[in-house]
Amino acid sequence: MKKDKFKKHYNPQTIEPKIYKSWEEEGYFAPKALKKTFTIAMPPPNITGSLHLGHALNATIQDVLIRYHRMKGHRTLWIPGLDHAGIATQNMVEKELSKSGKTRQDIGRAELLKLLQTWEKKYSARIINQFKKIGASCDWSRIRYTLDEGYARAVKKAFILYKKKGYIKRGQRLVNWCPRCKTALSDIEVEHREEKGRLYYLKYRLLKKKEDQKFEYLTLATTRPETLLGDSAVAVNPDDKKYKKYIGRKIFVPLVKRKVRVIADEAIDPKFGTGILKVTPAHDAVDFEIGERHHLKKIKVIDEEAEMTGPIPLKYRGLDRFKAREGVVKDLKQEKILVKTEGLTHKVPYCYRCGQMIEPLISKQWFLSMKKLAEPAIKVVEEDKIEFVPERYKKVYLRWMKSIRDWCISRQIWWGHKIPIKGEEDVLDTWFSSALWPFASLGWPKETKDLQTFYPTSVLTTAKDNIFLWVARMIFSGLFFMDEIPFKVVYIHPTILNAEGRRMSKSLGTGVDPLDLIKKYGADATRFGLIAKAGHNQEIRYSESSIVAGRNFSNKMLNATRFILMNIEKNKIDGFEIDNDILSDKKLLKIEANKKTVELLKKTKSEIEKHILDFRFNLAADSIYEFFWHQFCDKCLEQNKDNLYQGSEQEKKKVLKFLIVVMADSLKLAHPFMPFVSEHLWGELNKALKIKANPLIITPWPK
RNA sequence: GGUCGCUUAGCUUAGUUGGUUAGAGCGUCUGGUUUACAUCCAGAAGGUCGGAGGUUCGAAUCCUCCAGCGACCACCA
Repeated sequence: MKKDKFKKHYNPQTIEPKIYKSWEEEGYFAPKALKKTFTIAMPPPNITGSLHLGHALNATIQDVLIRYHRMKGHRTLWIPGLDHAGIATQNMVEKELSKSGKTRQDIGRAELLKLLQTWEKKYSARIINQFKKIGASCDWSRIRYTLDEGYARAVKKAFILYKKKGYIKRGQRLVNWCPRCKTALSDIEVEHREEKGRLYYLKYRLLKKKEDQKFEYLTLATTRPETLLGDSAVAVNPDDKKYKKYIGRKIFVPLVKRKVRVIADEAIDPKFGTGILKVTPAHDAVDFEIGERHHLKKIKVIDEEAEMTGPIPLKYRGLDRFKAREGVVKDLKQEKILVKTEGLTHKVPYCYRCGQMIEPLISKQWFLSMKKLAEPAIKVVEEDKIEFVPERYKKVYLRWMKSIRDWCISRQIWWGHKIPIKGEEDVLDTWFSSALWPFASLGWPKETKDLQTFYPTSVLTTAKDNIFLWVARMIFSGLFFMDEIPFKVVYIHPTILNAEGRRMSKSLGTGVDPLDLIKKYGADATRFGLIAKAGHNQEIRYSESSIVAGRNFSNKMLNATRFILMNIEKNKIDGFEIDNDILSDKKLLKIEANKKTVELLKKTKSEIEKHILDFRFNLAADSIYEFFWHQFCDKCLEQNKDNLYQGSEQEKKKVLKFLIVVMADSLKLAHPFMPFVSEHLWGELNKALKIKANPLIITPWPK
């Protein structure tokens, strides 16, 4: 053997790209077999940037499933895709734009869309390249984008069908408004952060009754004193004895000198603050509901820019909401209305995309009525027609689905699907289009052959962040439009944290680029290192040593093959068809190590299959690692060396054939996890035996 | 306020229905290798399985309580 041709260290950098190219060119990623289908619609990554380790893990998981089923002879399809990711992408482009001091309003819609399309091209290409580098065997001929032409048809159709059946309604309701993105958001797009705030105790004066001698006051507490400018009632709990006598009385809202009523509502917690609530229906969700119950005026005092507006003293008008608070507090102090303040910890809503504080306000938006749509989506999960893995997420899903509220689906941004109503300028929530993914990616609303063949899909694997935003919505959408579940299993993979146990963050510089790892250790090593940690756990602490172990394992496989190849050269056994009959040869099995190896090989095969089907990839990876390294290499190869060196010609050949067969099966078992090195070594092995064999990717899984 | 998860060797962790000396990788230590691999081999040290009770012939595993960490949900004004 020529040393320069087959070095003792595996070199993924040169081998991996060649192998990927050959797989792709030969069309092995497209579904071929006729037996039972296995389908995964890849969670389409946002085109906001490049893929991170979480994506790499998810891609590996899917690829393991896909490669396993392909080798099992199933008609296997993995549809790749990309998501235009509405607000997220627009924000990235706006951020770029802001470097030249401009806003989207400065350049206008058409110009911003141009920038977005440039962005889209750049990052789509980058993401696709990353998937290829990691070895993803998805069918690129079927790639879909949530903003492509066919997809736009699907979104339009979906909107119209919902509307026709009365599920979509337009209305003035209280929504979560992001003053930076200048759009409404759905409830789950709001992030609540715990913060230290201040509770202001304010003394409101009651209108005097004729018989009264003195003025009477009610003291209430608020964290947002500036909103009192929009107060239209003061509320107490109907059972609160302290305040019962005030119900129905009129009271002055300070600074605006507005006369409002003291009302009684169950929503008031007598134990919070003083047990009295100032009601601002236009700027608070609870207050809005109280307002609806008591037919209160909704007085808008904060506008879409988060500046003060409406029927308020001139001095506040146009002030930013935080500045307005300062002003209001100062004036309240002066008028001796502010009794006291105290600190408190509470949760403040922020935009999940840009981090700006949300301003609840009333706005005309489109809503999808959820109650009825949720019913079948609850049923299919309760009846285990859709299974969550790990099972604990079933409860998480059901709890949310059972308390679901209407979904605000319109957005006042420019990047996305336009609402298909004449004269309507708004776009749809990006998740409205993602919700259609499992069937729209297969061609819906057209009745395509793919749709007939591959829907419902088999497995959806995603991060737990997406359970409500995406998974839940795919389930009710699939049931509504297809009258069929979108997938049978939802696997929620663990979240990758950094070594300190914190979330990896690009902005904090704690992210790891999978491409760097692939460059340094190879795709197989990266895949193995990641997946060896993924089971039913909820998080993974990332450590490079796991990837190093993967690298060493690749190398181990290479060297074991190298050893076998050297002996094939020495003992001419050209044309030996790899045949598992040798595993039951009685004479060979007299050697303890061989007997054990055959036993463990059988056990390993069944364990790996079981673990893959149970989504315990860590255990599957352990199994192949343990068997191959510590049984086959450390025991079996070592103990057969004597026979290979000293045995008779016939004995040598027999032993060698035995080793070849175990090696070949090991490569097959390793292939879903480490596709490149296994494919490469499979090729070398067959070449040395002068056998024309199919590539490993389409070789049947060992029996 | 509620729900869920985690806590096992110096570090990262496996341990799926309770059952022989609790496994592994990294690190450490000792020894080895002229012909597959030092990205290696043989071996060693290192764990009262977060704490306290309980169930059981038997508990890392089941139950109760407690502590620390983390995630999520909720109309904490």
